[in-house]
Formats: sequence, structure tokens, C-alpha cells
Amino acid sequence: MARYCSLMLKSKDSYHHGDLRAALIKAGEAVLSETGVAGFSLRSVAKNVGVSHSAPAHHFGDAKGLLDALATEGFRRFLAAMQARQSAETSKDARQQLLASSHGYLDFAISSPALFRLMFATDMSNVKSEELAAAAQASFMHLADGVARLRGVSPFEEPTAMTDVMAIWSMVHGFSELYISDRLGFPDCKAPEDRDAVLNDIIKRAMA
Amino acid sequence: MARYCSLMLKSKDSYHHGDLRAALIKAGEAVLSETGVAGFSLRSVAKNVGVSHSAPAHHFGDAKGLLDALATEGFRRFLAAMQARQSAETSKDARQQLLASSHGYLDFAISSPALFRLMFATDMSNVKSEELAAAAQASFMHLADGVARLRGVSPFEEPTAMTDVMAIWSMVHGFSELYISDRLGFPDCKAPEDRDAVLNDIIKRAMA
DNA sequence: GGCTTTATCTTGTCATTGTCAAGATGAAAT
DNA sequence: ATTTCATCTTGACAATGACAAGATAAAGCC
Repeated sequence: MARYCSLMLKSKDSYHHGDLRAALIKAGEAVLSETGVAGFSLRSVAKNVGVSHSAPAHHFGDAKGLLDALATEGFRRFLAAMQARQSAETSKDARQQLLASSHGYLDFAISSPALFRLMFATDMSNVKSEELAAAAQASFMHLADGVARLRGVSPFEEPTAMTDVMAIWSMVHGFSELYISDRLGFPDCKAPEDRDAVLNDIIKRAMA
Repeated sequence: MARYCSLMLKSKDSYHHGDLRAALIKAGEAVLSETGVAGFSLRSVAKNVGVSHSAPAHHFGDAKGLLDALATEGFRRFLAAMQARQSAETSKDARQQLLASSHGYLDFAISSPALFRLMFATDMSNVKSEELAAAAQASFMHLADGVARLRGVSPFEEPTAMTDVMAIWSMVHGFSELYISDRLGFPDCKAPEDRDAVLNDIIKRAMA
């Protein structure tokens, strides 16, 4: 049969895929967002891409391998979301920049809730993938840097600044988790402004 | 064969169990804490109790039914943990009482991390079980009551007080999630005092 | 007591899944 | 042109969730 279109990652008549790894990650994220981790299966992802049921094994080993890759990709986009908001913030005030990053944090959680949950679902001490650990660490460092600029001291040298990091991170993370789980009682419509205002309010408390 | 002991929930020679529902919940929590949701299976729980693989179906319907029951039981003990800490607090100051409740919140998360994650893993809007919704709601009301005593106004009547609820809840929840996931960089040994001091510090910020 | 009803638990079955082993394909290296 | 190797497929097996049908015993009823 003929090829469908050059943009398709998989040409139906070819034995080899071309970029199966990327295609599996893309399809995996789609499956994850539709069904959550509960309905996630290697075989359904493989079927979505149009390859055999054990094609993923060669690239990711086992199921956890693909989930780790998804979480890694998630952390990279997570960091990008925070950086994007921070860059879009016109004020160069460290306080405003950190607030903007926090909104990027929430942006990501809202846009990819299942991925967000996956990323924070396991103990960091049990993480085997060095790529995942590095991507998660990079996200943390973004917040730590923000606090460093705010306080003028490195959190790794000044314990009180590290407490600031923990406070801000706990606040924005808790709010994000509770928000995407519909536990904060925000009405579905007309919420964005209220939501952003509340986030601003409470993040400022964490900075104090 | 003879019965083992009157305390055992299951007598080996009896067809009927006696209190299978409670036994399944107990065993289910054990399996959950050992393997996490990933390794959780109805059949392994049934095997742990010593009943057939489809015995749980009659009491919980499907796998999600048992997980819902576990989450419900979890929220009850979660509330009890907060109340226990609050009662143990000698000061009657609303501020100190709320701080004590927060420590109960973290206590529970640390003592039952897998259960804690399960309880907050899904959207409240998708919850079918009314028992689960009620148990979760009761936990939320405990925090809301604490803020009501602190502010002297009901959060349901005064928006600023509701913001206080969100701030405190986000802070303690985020800290708990990040702490049990080993993301806050607390050293394993000699941490409890530091941990409690940090929690006190940051919860006070949320109250401000 | 004897009978029926009902809740509880078991057995058997099927589709789905994760994982492994062995083989097929084709691209790259030599 | 041949070899080598990464990539993908096929086939198999055990574990699992879910369902149907049957076995057991407790409770209700006469």
C-alpha cells in the first residue's frame, strides 16, 4: 500500500519505523491522558502506533521503562513551562519572576494532569533512571535559583533560604495537586481569574 | 481440622469467612503498602486472606471498588490522625491547634504513604462512592473548622477565610507529598526535629 | 423440625496484559 | 557482496480482571 503522508512517523509498508521511540512516547502520553495510569498498557500504546505488542521492549525494556521516559519528558516540559512564564514576565523583580514561575508550575499541572501525577508518584530515592533524576533535579534547581535571586543567597549555603524553597515549592505543588483533583471547590466556569489570584496570594505568603 | 484461634478472622475449615470484607481491607492495605498501587491485585489480596480469587467481587464489585474502600478507610484514619494531634495539643490557641492538626496530616502521610497517595490520586468529581466522598469531605471540614476558629468566621461565608483554608491545605499537602517522595532533601537520619520545625515555619506563613 | 430463601464463597472460563525467547527484516559497516 | 547489528515481529506462558454457574451454609418461614 502507498505511504499516507510524509508527516506520519510510521509508513505502513515499512518494517522499520523510523523513530519509534519518539512515536511511542507521544502515543504513551495520549493514552496516559485519556485513561490515566490505571488504563495504561504497553500493548495499547503499541497498537496506537501501529507496531507489534513487544516493539516497545527494545526501546524501553519494560513498562516502567516507558513510564520513566514519559516522566522524564514531562519534567522537561514542566521546566519549560515555568521558564516560559518567567520569561513572559516583564518585571525583572525576583519576586515577580518567582510568582510567574509558580503560575507556569500550575499551568503544566492543569494541561497534563495525568503526566503531572506520574512525575510525582514515586520516591526519588527509588528512581533508577539517571535521565529522570536529572530532569527532576533540573526542575527543582529552577525554583532554587528563583529563591537565590530573591534572597541574594544560595539555598545550599543558607538554611533559611532552603526553607524558603521548601515553603514555596510545597505551596505551589500542594495547590496544583489539589486543584487538578477538584478538591479546592473552584467552580468550573469563571475560575481562571480567581484561581490565579488565589495562587498569587498564597505564594506570597510562602515567600514571607 | 481444628480452628486456630478465635481471633483469626478466617477459620480454615469453614466455607464462609465471617468477616471477609474487613479482612480484605486489612490485607489490601498491607499489599498496597508493600507493593504500591502498581503491584496491587485483587487476586494477591484474596490469596493473602486465604480465599478464592473472586471472593472479593461480592463485597467490592471490581478492583476499583476495593481501592475505593481502602481510600475511604484511609480518610477516616487520616481525620483521626489530625484529631489525635489536635487533642494532644495542650494549648487551646486556635493557631496552635491548627499547627497540631497539620502535624497529624504529615504523620499520616509518613505512616501510610501508599494509602495517602491513593487517597489523593483521583479527581473528586469522578468519585462514585458516596462513602469515599463523605470521608474525604469530613477531612476537609476538619481543616475548615480549624480556620474558622482561627479567624472567627466561617470560610463558607467569608472568601478571605476560604483563601486561608486553601493556603494552609496546599502548604501541608504539598509538603507531605514532597516529603514522602524524598524530594525535599531531608537526610534520612536526624530529620524528625528539622522536619517538624520546617513544617511549623511554613504553616505559619500560610496562616499569615 | 423441615423447607425455602438468600448471602456468601468457589470453580471454571475468557480476554487482556507483561515478559521472555526465537526469528525475520533491513540498514550500516566492512 | 558479505557480515554485523539494531530494529521489529511472532509465538508462547503466567498473572490478572471480569464474568457465569454452581456449591455451601446461614437465616427466615411454615
